[in-house]
Amino acid sequence: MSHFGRSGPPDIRDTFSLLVLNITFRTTADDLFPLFDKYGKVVDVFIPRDRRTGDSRGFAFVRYKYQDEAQKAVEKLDGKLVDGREIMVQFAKYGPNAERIDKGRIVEPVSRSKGSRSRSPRPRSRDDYREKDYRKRSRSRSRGRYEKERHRSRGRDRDRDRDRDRDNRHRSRSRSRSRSVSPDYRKDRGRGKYDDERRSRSRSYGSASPARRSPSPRRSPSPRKPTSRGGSSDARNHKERSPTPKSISPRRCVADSRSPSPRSDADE
DNA sequence: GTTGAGCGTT
Repeated sequence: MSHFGRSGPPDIRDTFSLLVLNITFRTTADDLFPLFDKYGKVVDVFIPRDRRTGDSRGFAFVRYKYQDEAQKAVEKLDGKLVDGREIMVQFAKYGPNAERIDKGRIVEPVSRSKGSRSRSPRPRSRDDYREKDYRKRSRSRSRGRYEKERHRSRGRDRDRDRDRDRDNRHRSRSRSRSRSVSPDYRKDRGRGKYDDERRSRSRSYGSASPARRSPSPRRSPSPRKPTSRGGSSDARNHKERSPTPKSISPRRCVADSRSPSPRSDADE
């Protein structure tokens, strides 16, 4: 019943964008409009939706006509229980075109036809869409801690960072895919997140160890050649390889807890 | 039918 988001951005000349986070996936613009319109003149309410499923992404953008009203709405509606969930209302930090905006107001309006001094048309047409698409799909998997770093470089040289991310996007996607299959082990382990950061950092240093293809080489040292020891069962071989410290000296482990056990070395 | 940190479209 509402024309919000149906015809794109209506008129953003001096509007103040508000970012509404933590909303339910069922909340629509129509539900937010009367709520925000009570505190000011809402010119537009937009909720980004997934293009595949069409579901809401969990946040919305409410554009006010005046800043004071927007501020009022932020103070009043921030933390408001909407549809059984506390919403978070705050001024948008980025404009529709990823431009810097001040207090929700777009500082740099969309002026691509006139006013652009020497702004050559950036060769971004499909790459931008692909990038956004990739972001959206990984949104639902509650994974993307490293994306915070992306914000750091926001405004400086996105093009350069984009290329860098693009290169890492390949394995990142496949990795996220694997995670999507079993997101539980992430919580169970708790280190999966750290592992990712550590890996990314290592990669940032210049791919010092790209040869490491196995995720856990120490877990399976060499089970490929069970006959290496004379055709014996690998079980005995494993026993010799990893002699349990308790079997050899159980009290020593307790007495000398500071001493690094062979298992601790592998675990850490 | 699920999810839950974040920043946007014809």
